[in-house]
Amino acid sequence: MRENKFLSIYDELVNQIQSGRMKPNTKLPSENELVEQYHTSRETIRKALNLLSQNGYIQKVKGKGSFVLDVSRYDFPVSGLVSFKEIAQKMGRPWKTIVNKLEEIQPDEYLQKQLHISSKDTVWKVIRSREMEHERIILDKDFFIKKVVPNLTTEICEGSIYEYLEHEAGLKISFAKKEITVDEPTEEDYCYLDLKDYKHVVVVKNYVYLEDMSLFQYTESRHRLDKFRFVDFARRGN
Amino acid sequence: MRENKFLSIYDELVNQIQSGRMKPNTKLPSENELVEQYHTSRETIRKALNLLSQNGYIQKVKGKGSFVLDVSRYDFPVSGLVSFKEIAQKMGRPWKTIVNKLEEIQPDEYLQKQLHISSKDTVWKVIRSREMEHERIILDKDFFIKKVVPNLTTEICEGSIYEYLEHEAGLKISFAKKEITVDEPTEEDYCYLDLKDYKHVVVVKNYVYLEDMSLFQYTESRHRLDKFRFVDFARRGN
DNA sequence: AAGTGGTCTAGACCACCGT
DNA sequence: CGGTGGTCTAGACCACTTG
Repeated sequence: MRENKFLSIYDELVNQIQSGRMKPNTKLPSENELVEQYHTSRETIRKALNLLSQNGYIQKVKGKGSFVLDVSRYDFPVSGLVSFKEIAQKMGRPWKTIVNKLEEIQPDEYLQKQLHISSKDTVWKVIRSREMEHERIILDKDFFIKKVVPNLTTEICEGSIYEYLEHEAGLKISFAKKEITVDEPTEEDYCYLDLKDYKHVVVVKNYVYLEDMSLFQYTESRHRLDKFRFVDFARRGN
Repeated sequence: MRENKFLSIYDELVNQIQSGRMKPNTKLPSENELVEQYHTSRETIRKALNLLSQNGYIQKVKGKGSFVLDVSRYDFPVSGLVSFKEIAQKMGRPWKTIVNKLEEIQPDEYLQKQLHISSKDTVWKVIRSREMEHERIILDKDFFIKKVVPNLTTEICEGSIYEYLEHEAGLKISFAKKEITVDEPTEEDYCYLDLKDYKHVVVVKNYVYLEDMSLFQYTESRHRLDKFRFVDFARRGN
């Protein structure tokens, strides 16, 4: 009983949908019925259902009811904060992370601006290549403020830095802004990516904020354009 | 008093933030204070604040309060369902829409699959170029099921089809899935875009669903890569 | 200890949908 | 008409932050 009530109801319903016990295009029990089933109040049920709706599991229709959506059609991660590790695992392909660089630097002007820091702050610079099917497809450049993340090792970088930060270091990520553009390759790109003849790379810039609203990480993910794919959901209301 | 109470409170707070009356990094009145100011209940205030949080205007911190975020840094539309018209207006640049084609077609196999229809259904095919600063930068290919959208004219297509569909035709869009990739240009791209020497285009595929969960529109937006930019928010919790 | 946001309750009225 | 989800209320308890 540690979990919030509305969250555990949400989890149970997600489970029923993903396992196939609730089939797509069928109607869920009405909110009042769920109130009885779970011995709770209607607002709590509504909180759980709104979460399901936001995450693409159900569709609520006024006057009719809530309906199970066909989850199997949305083959890709939905939420925005997705790490490379999660993506690679969902795609079920073998992949490898190569740590090219892990060093402490003094931020140049561009970085000072991106991270909102002064030139006196030290910054971790991590450069990693992501390899799939023997091709280095993605170049990840991460910059962390050292004040916030004192320790960083090659081992951590080979896994998922996000996982380490959230679970080990106990930092709470609250939101991220993502920006996608297309640029010409830099020297670094030519060096650390198998670029073939492509004259451009897809650049995904990530600004990650902590719960106290401080920006603590700036990431640039540079993708070979033929391998790039990004999927996003947008919903209006419920 | 037509609007929902929580929506009008949301609107007023958005206004205060965007106009600069509420400055970034300052604290909002506490929820209890807002309850008194707006003569309402706390859950209603919370609904408004959650909307503000979801849309990137504020950040709520347990035990401390709600804080105004620096909205000016997020210079681009945040929500996913954004029409070209909105984007162009926010960028404050002159733009033009050219309707290249507006015709009824029988869907080929690819389209039948994308729209989940049979070969017997008629489909509107609309091809529009988007021009900014005398360059055709974006090629929009829209496909609508004619059963759902019986009437479509060149005039409508020159404006915003979304606006027409939602306000005039009364269709309720519930959610959309977006997919971004990079492809080689097609003949159509060469014909309707000022492509310069670029050997690729950024392709944004949009699947738009109605409230009854039926897919009714498939759109392909093909962008010249040097002019492409996509911004997205992702938030955990709150 | 006081103030904050997060959760939860039990009840109410409304707009919408089907019959 | 009865059932559905959408909104709103007034009150309660909790976990967290700050003085």
